[in-house]
Amino acid sequence: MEIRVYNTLTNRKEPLAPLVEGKFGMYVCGPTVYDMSHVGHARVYVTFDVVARFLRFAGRQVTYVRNYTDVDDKIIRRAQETGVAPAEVSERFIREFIADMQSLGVAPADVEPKVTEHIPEIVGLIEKIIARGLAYPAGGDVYFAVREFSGYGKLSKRNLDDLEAGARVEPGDLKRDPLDFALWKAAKPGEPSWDSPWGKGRPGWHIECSAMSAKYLGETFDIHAGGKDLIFPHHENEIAQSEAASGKPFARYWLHNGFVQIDNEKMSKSLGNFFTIREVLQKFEAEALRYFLLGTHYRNPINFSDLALADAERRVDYIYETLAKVDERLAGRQVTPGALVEQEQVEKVLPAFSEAMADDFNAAEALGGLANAFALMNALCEKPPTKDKAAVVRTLARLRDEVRAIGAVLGLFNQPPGEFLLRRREKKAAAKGIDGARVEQLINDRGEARKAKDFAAADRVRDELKAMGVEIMDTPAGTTWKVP
RNA sequence: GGCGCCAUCGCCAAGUGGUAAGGCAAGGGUCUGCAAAAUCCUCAUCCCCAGUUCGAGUCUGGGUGGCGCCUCCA
Repeated sequence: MEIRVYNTLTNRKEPLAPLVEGKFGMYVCGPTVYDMSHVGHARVYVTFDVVARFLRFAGRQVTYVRNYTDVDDKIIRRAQETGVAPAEVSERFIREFIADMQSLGVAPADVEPKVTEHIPEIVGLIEKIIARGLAYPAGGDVYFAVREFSGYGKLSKRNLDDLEAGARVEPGDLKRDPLDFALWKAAKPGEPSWDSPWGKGRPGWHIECSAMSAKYLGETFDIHAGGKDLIFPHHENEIAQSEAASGKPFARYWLHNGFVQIDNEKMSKSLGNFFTIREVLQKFEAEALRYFLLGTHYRNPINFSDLALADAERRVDYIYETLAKVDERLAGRQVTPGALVEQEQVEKVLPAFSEAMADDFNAAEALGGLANAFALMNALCEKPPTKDKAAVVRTLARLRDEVRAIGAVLGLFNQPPGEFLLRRREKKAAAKGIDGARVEQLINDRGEARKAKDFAAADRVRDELKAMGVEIMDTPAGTTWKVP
């Protein structure tokens, strides 16, 4: 299967061909751990989690590296504000990040390196760049000489003179040129620092990714990804540093996800219009957030709203309700080989999924294509179009297995459906102060009334339940209830 | 000012130049004692103008509107 990706470097979709056949090195810029992660972060890590999963599903080997930037201005500032050590700040938010990722079903990367554990590599890399004449020490800092690097701007499609106009020069800066940026920053009193040939100091913002990606993936590797806002300057600078040091091409495919927006504006710290993952998960199922994020192609902006989340949550409920029904239907049944109901349609489910995903990881299209499969499962459970029970069972089993396999790639629908639904109901019931035992009692009463054909009484009970916020469903197996 | 992105049904949203997926909402049917759930059916010619083409939502040019990066930002 040919996989095509949109490469920011070339501004077009191209076949994804790794350096080494069948093996991918992939680096995603991880969080700077100075605060709780918000929905924008969730999008990045969910997106590229799915990318890694799909590549593996498609038979490729993937080495996935996702770093923690655990030394940085913002961490230091936060530490000073809160009166704790910077390392304490970063450790705490790494823990919080891990918890959020777990909630969202984001699998850990293969390597999750920290900047503070790679200072020697960083220093070594800077020395290499200096030796090649593309960086210079100045008063304990080291700067990258942007104008000495001929490819600068190739990722963000900028030219140096345009950049010059907007370049920031701070008082006390020792840059030779306003475009230059720091590879190493001399330590100020009270800041975390490490020994280096230029005195005590710490790494600049971009160098860590150059150093750590080279260490774990090599000087040239396949995929480098992150949010669109990292294209400039972060990724542009990484390219400059890495290629200056090695003389070789850096990452070959650059993937960038679009922003999460609120009211059509970028969700960001500086605008203050963000929701942390934690906040969202208090209101909605984690899987609903994940479903929502995957429902729009990763490169497009996605507008965050309660309405959209509620939609996604309803859809996730529907899917688990369907799967639960199927599980119930298949319980204790033997699956025999033979023809399927709607064979053609059923056989298309998996290929359609793969095709959608192989086209620049179009999870939104993939999800759309699944609608059919769920509708068919429901139909087969309730009103099968055939009397051939063995074929129905066979088809249901097949669809369920494929949906599960697809779910494993998307990181969705993999909880035991029964447990998921029960947990959902308990949560919602608790929120509304509904007493489960009381509900069961009323359902029993209503059952009696129905048995006695006293439908007026039965309907009164249902109205009572409805007033409590409980919806009941009569099924062949008995009456069930839920909190809508 | 420079660079880039986006504009598809009431809402969300996919769409390799070949005749508009899917979800929600809405309307109608089936099922049901009545419901709910489920299922089936119905429901758009793609911001505007011009062009290229046998053929354009999809390419080109020009508008209009929105967003982003150029400073920390996923």
